[in-house]
Amino acid sequence: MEEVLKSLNDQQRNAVLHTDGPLMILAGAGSGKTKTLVTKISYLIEQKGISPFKVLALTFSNKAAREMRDRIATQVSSDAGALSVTTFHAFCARVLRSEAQYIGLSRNFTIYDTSESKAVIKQVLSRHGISTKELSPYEVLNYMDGLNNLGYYVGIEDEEDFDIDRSDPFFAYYNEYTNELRKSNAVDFGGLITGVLHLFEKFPDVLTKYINRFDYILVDEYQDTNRAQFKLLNYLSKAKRNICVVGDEDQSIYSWRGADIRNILEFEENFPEANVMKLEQNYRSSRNIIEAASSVIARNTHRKGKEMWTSNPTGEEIEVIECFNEKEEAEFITNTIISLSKEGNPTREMAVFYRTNAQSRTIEDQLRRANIPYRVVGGVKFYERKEIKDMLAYLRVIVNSKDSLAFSRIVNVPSRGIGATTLRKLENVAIRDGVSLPEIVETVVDNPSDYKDMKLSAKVRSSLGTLANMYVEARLSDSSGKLPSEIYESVLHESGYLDSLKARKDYESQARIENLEELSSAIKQYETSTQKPDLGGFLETVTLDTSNNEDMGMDLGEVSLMTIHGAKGLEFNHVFLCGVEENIFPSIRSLEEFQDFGLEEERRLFYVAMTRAMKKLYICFAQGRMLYGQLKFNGPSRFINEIPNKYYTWRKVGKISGSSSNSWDDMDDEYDDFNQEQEFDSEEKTWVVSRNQPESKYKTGSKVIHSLYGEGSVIDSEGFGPDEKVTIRFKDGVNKKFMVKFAPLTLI
DNA sequence: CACCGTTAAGTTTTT
DNA sequence: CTTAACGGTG
Repeated sequence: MEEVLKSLNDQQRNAVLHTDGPLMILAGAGSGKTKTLVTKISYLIEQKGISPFKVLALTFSNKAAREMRDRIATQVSSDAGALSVTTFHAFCARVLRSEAQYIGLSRNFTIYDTSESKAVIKQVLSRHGISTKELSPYEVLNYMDGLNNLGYYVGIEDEEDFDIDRSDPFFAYYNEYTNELRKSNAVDFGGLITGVLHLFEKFPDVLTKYINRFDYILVDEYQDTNRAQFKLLNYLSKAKRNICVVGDEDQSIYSWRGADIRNILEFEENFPEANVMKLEQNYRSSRNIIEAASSVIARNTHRKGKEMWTSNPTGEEIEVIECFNEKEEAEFITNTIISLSKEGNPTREMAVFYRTNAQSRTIEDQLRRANIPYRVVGGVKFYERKEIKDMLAYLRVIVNSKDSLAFSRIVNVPSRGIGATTLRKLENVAIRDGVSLPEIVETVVDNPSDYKDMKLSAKVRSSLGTLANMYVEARLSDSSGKLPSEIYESVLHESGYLDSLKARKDYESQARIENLEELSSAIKQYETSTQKPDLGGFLETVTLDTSNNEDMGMDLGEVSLMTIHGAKGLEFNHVFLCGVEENIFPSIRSLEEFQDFGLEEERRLFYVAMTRAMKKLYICFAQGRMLYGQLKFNGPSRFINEIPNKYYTWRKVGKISGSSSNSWDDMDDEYDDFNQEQEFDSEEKTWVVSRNQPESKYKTGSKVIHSLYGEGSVIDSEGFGPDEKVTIRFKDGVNKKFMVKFAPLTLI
C-alpha cells in the first residue's frame, strides 16, 4: 500500500487520502482516474480498516466495473469479493429484486431492453389506432426516456417539478406503457433507476436500510450520470456524506442520453462542504497532443475548467491529412498502417475512429484488401440476434409467468399453427380475466371446457398444450435447482426451434445454430461463475451485460475500428480520426437540433478522440465524399481550424498530392468553380454537386444589420458556409453569437 | 403466412 | 448508397 501511495502524484494522493466527506475529483483524460479510484478503495480497506461490505462503487459499464474489481483485487489482501463494484443498473436491479414486493413487482421480474420497450410502445400505439408510419415508437421512447432520466415515475410526490403536460398524448402513452410493464412484471432500463427512487421515497425504512448498509460511495464517470442517478446518489449519501465522484465534464458525450452536466456543476451546491480536486497531469499523450486538445476544448463555455499538462515529450506533430475522397482516405490510412507496422509499431496499438458507424465500411474494404487484420468494436450485438432473442424469450416465459411480450414472441416460433387470430383471442381473454398471456394459456389448457366460447380448434389447443407444458415443467425444474444449461438444451429441442433451423439448409441457418451453441456455452460459463445458478440469474446478466466478449478472442494484432463514443476510456499509440468534415463532425443534426449545446458536445467528442492518442494523431478528411448516394463537398471540420497551427502539419495525399503548401483556403481558387451547382466529372461519372461556400462571408470588422437587434459589427467568426457562426457586438454593447444560416443578418 | 418489392430515411448507444 | 420496415401478393 505504501508503495502504491508513493507511486501517485500529489493530486492523486490527496484525492486518495481524502476519505471522509463529499469529494468531487475532476480528472482530465489520461490523468490516472481509475488508478486513483482503485487506490482509494484499497486505502479505505487496508489502511482505514473499512469493511469491504460497506463500500459501494458505481460505474456505467460492466467493463469498467470488471476492470475496477480486478484491479482492486490485486491491491487488496482482504476479501475484495465483498465489495459492491457494479453498474448503476445492476445495483438497482439487485435492490429491486430484494424489495420488489414494496412496489408491486415480484422478484423474478423481467428486464426489458430497448427493443422490447419499443415493442410494447408499438402495442400501445396500435391500440390507439396509430401506425408506426404516423408516429415512430422511437419518438415515444425518447419522450419516456426523458421522463426516466429526470427521475420521474408514476405516483411521484413532487410531480409539479417535472413540468408535464398532462394533456400531451405522449404522456398518456407513457402511462399505458408503464401499466403494461407492470402487468408483465417487467421493468425497463430507466425503470430500474426510477423504481429504486420510488422505493426510497415512499418507504423510508427501506432507504434507511441501504443508507446503513453503505458507508462509502464512489462513482466513476460522474459526468455521464443523469438526473435520476443523481437523485439516487443523493438518497444513498445524504446522511453519511461520504461520497466521492470522479468525472470529466470535457468528456461528457452522452447528454443526448440524459447525462446532465448540472450534476457536475451543482455538486458543490448540493454538498456545500464538498472538496473539489483536479487531476490535471496527463500520463498518456505527447505534449503536442495534450496542448492541441486543451486549446480546442478551451472554447467550450459549459465547463469547470482544467489545465491539462504533461511531462511527456513533445512528440510528433499532429498531421491533418487532406484526401481526395473517402476511398483515398481509407487508402492513406491503410498505407500508413502498413508503413508504421514495418517500422515496428504494433498494429494492436493503432485505431481508426469515425463519427458514425456507416463510415467503417470504406475503411474495412481497404484494410481487407491489404490483408490487415482488424476488428470493428460495436456493431451487431450477440444478444440482439434474432435466434438469441427467441431462445431468451422462451427462458423468460419460464422465469416470469407474466411476461406476455416474450410469450407472443415465441408462441408461433417455430410455426406451430398459432396465428394472429388465436393470439388475438388469447389476448382478449387475458385482458378480461386480468392475467398475462402465459397464464391464460395455462388456464385454457387445463380447463378447455370453460373456454369453449373461444372456439379454439383441437389442433390449436394441442399446440398450446404442448407449449404450456413445456414452460410449466421447465419452471418447476428451474426452481428445483436443475442447471440452466440443461433446461436450455431441453427447451431448444422440445420447442422444435433447433429442428426448424436444421431443416433449412442455408448458410444463415447454419450460423444461427452456431450462435445458439454459443448461447449454451455462455450459460455454462455463467453457471461456473455463480454459487446458485438459475435461469433468472442468467437472464439478468444477459440483459444488463451486453458487452460483446470481444476481448476474449486471441490477440491477432488487429487494428481497432470504432466510433468515437466507443473509444472513450481507451488509448492507442496511433490514432486515425477520419471523416473530419463539416456536417459529419460536427454532425449536422446535433447542430440543427441543439445548436450551441450540440456544438459543444461535438467538440467534447473531438476532444475525446484526440486524447486517445498516445504518440501520434492523424486527422483525415476528404474533399468529396459519397454520402447517401450523393457526392458531398463538406469541407474540413471547423474543429481542425480550432487547433492552433503550431501543433499540426497539413498534408495532401493521393490524387491531389504534389502541392504541399496547404490549407483548404489555398484551394479556394480551384473550388470557386463549385460554388454553384455544377457538373463534376470524375472517373467517367458525372455527378451533380453542390458545395458549401468555402469562405467566411462575415469578416471581422464588417458591419451588419440584424433585423431584431439592429446594427452591429462582427468581432469573431468561425466556420464557413451555412455553418458559419459569427459573434456580433451590437450598438448597446451586447455580444451575441449567431449561426449565419438562421440569423436574419444583412451586410452593410 | 412467408416472401418480395416498394418506400423512406439516414448520429452517437455504457444499461 | 444502404437498410429497415411496411404492405401487397403467391
